[in-house]
Amino acid sequence: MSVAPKRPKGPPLNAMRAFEAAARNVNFVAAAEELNVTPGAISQHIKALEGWAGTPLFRRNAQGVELTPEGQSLVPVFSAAFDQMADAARALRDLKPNADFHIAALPAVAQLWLPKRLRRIREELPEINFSVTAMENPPSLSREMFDLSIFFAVPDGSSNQIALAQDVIAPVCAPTLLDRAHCSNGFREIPILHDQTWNDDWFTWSRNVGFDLQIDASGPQFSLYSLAVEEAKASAGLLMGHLCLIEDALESKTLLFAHSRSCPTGRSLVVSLPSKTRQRSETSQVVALLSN
Amino acid sequence: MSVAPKRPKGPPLNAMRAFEAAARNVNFVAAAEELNVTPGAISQHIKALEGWAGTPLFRRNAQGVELTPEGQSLVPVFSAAFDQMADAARALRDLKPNADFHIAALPAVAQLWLPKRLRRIREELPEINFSVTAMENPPSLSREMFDLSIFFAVPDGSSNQIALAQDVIAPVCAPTLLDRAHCSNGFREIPILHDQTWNDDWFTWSRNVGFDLQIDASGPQFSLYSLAVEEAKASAGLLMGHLCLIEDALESKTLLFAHSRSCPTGRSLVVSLPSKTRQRSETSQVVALLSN
DNA sequence: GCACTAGCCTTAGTTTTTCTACACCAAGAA
DNA sequence: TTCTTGGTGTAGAAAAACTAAGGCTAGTGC
Repeated sequence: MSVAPKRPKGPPLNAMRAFEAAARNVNFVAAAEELNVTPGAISQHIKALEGWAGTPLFRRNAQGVELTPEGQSLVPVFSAAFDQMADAARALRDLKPNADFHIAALPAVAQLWLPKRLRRIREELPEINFSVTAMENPPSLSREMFDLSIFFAVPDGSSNQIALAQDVIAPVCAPTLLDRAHCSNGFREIPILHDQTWNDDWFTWSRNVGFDLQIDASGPQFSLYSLAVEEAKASAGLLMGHLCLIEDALESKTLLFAHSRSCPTGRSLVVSLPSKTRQRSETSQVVALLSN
Repeated sequence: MSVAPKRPKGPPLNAMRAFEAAARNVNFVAAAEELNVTPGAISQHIKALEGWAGTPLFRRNAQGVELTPEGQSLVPVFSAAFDQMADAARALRDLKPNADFHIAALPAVAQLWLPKRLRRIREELPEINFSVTAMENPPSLSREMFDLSIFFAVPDGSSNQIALAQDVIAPVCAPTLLDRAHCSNGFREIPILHDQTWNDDWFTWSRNVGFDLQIDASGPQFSLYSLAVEEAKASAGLLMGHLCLIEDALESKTLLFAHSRSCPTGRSLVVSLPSKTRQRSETSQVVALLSN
């Protein structure tokens, strides 16, 4: 009964957004990353929503969460709603005609590959303002406010992806190290530089090339590939080079091939675009200049 | 240029909601009422959104706001998005099978008309928990979490509305006053009770009946019709009675007709339901018992 | 069998945002 | 003129959201 004095409020929008992301990823940490907050924030949002609904939406296990049937049943309608919201947000942003052109890219790509091309693009299209955001995982271009992303991936053949170059890897090092290796007993005592995000590069290469390399996993670790590249240039050790990212260094002979064999990783440097209807007008020009 | 360190954030969801309501009503006060906040809150949300977009969405005039062309262009996509959100919210709420059945009604209806029927309905359907919210304006049943609303309105003929009774008005007063009027010179010196939300009732009636009543606009004013009814029962003056709301008092002769002529206002007491797909399973039973 | 580690989520407390109350302004109505 | 209506600005209060630190569980090494 009870004549309620207050209007019954709908569920909090931010909690709904958190739930949508968590349900899609089936993982609070991933959702947190996507929304740029800590997992705790997601946890609380979900709890608030569960409290509002009076039903648990996730089952919490030690090794992660899983959706309850109730939670599962909400996924389609929630995803549809936030797709629509993203469209609305995009419409709002596109009111400003010369808003920044937002590019998302892997940190390594943003630092090693993009600057040169961007400089040229800026000369061609000085009226466009670019903004580059580095991140580990490709964002959803339908949901987030990016106009273009550049990541390593296996192209899916859709028309919204353009493969720019195969990802080919080969061991490289500074000239001084190469000399030293020739004089002494090869590369045995030269440290191997590891990049955290591409930890299995050495394994991939050695397997592919058939070279039984006893990988020195204890070598220096770098959280950013560009740091590893700088160290390699400074003769700190052997780097597994992603050729498209170190073109300049190879050309200027700041880095040299330490072995004659290279190997493709199977992935490519891929430019992804939002669906046609959501693309900015400048997109095609930018893409043309990027893939020159 | 600029390698942005932070992910570009989308617009704040709550500000988007505020905008949607404001744009639909073209009125910040109405939007504030709808969202149960003060107009200041709406104003700030809109300002934030305009700041985010970099474009004004409303033109502020002294006597109200109007949408700019940019703002206007957003209305369809925003409305669609929040329709979807409302569906998602409803799906969330409906996970709990025995959630309260929410009824929205005019305060007068909630206090004078509903209690009797609700008592009977509760006897018939004891498993349903009812919650009644009084408000001046009918809520959007697709957007807000109500399952049913009861207001005075001109029925639109849609299948989601059921007209329960015509709204018929006639002057009434307590028996003692009627006696006094008969003894002395009629109703001249008996005060007229006014309800703030139905201020023109007296005008409507006198015009319709052709009775040239010099309306004493200086009579006591009541913000709630039920207060005026109580005062009338206590012999405080003449009340313009909405017959369907004072059935009991008329039957028990606590209030009597002060004039033989009654007049329909053209409106009816109307039950509104959400669209079929959004109705709770209990809805039809409740409606049947309400309209018995 | 017992520590140790690595993921992943939750809790407590703090920071940030959002809301309200109220004063104020401008334009039209009485 | 004064009143009314609708919006804005601000300071303080309330509420929401966030982060940092902690806890739980499963798997791993000894």
